Amino acid sequence: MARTTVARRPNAGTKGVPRADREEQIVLAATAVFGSQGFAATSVADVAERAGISKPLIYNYFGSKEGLFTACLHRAGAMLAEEMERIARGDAVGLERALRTLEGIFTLLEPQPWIWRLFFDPTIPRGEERIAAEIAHYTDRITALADEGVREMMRLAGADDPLDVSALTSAWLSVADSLVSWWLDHPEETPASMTARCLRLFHVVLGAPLPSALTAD
Amino acid sequence: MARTTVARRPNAGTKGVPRADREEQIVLAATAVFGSQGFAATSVADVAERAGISKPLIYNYFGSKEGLFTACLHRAGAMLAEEMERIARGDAVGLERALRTLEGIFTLLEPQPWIWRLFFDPTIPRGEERIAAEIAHYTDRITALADEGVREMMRLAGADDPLDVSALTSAWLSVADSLVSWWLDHPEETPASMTARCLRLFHVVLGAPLPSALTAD
DNA sequence: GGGATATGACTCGCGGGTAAGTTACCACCG
DNA sequence: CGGTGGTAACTTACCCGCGAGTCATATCCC
Repeated sequence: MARTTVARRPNAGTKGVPRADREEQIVLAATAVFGSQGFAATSVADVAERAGISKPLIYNYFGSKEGLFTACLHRAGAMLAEEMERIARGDAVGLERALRTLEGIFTLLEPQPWIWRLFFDPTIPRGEERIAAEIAHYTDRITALADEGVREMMRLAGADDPLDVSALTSAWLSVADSLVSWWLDHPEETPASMTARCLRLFHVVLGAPLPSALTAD
Repeated sequence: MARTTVARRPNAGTKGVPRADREEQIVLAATAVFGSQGFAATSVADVAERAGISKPLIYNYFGSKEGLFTACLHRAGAMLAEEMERIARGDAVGLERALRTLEGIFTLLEPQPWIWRLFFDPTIPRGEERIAAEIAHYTDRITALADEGVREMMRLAGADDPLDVSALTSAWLSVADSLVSWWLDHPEETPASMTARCLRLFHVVLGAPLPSALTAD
């Protein structure tokens, strides 16, 4: 009867999963929950349950809810920025570049479409310096690419008002966002069919035939 | 010294503000806070403080946080839907109608630009039936108008795929959203200057001169 | 007095965060 | 080869503050 002071903990103990693997698994689960519900509406216990582990393990590895979110931002931002920079380094310009960028985004986001949402979450508490810095870093990189494309397009059209460029860049990023959202509501679409649909929509909106380069894959 | 059982409550009692006035004042404050911080990140005490009254009065008038939010949705949705339906009843079509709609939105949102956000808040807990119904009602009305305009435009361009219409409607609404957001970051802009900017941007994106009717006010 | 307007001071659950302990594995010693 | 200590991987059970929601009361005016 001396054992009464020692609680039984049948599920405790290591399961042999290396820290790096477990961290990735947790970040994946957290990204999904944060991305679909928003930061404030997500509890760490939710993430733990979805990841199939317990809450303290998350705190052991990430320190805090903010630390976990920052890790999600880091992963998602790096993926997005690198893909878009890779496309920007290609030789596509103007609308072809826009379409190629959308294609890249769709392909990248197919397995986990919520990624995008992390960077536009209004429920992140202000004054969280680490989070704000991480978001700024990646949105700056992505916005710089979009801005460059928009500025080139406007220059060709004879317009160069900096505020106009800024507003149109914002609108363009939002279009990309909305198309991803629309895709979320139509899960039967593939990256290829989404890209084809965007090609048709460009055609309609621009009211003129597109360069033939766009129709070839 | 028998008064020790009776707490002093110097600020209690009526201030002579009729319920209807007070309710409107509270809804205004709540809309601002909900719209800028999101539902989950907003506390009822925040709203009370901003409205200059106490928390129990909110519960007395609106019953719950969800009831308060529903009242905000009701007010904002009615304003937006009625304004857009008023414009739709006019004789503008195609791009002119689009620009007139944006103009109406900008004018309507100038005093309280957060209104728009209430309808795209991912932090609203699922399973809140009253909120979901209220949002669905107004977004359906607004989406129906946008869908009608987009369908007409696509028909003229020889396209009529229903899913294409759906996706383009989503993109168009998102463009309106992003322009409002951009405006939030550039508070020196007026509704008129925003409308003029949109006209220029339409011109650039469409790559062709606009109908002269658009340039006249 | 009584109804409408109003509030200070509570309760209570939820969620961020922690303390302390448990189990598995491995390196090393004999 | 068996013990043995160290460490990494994990959990249960808890603390505690914050915020939703309530109660009892206070003030005003007719």
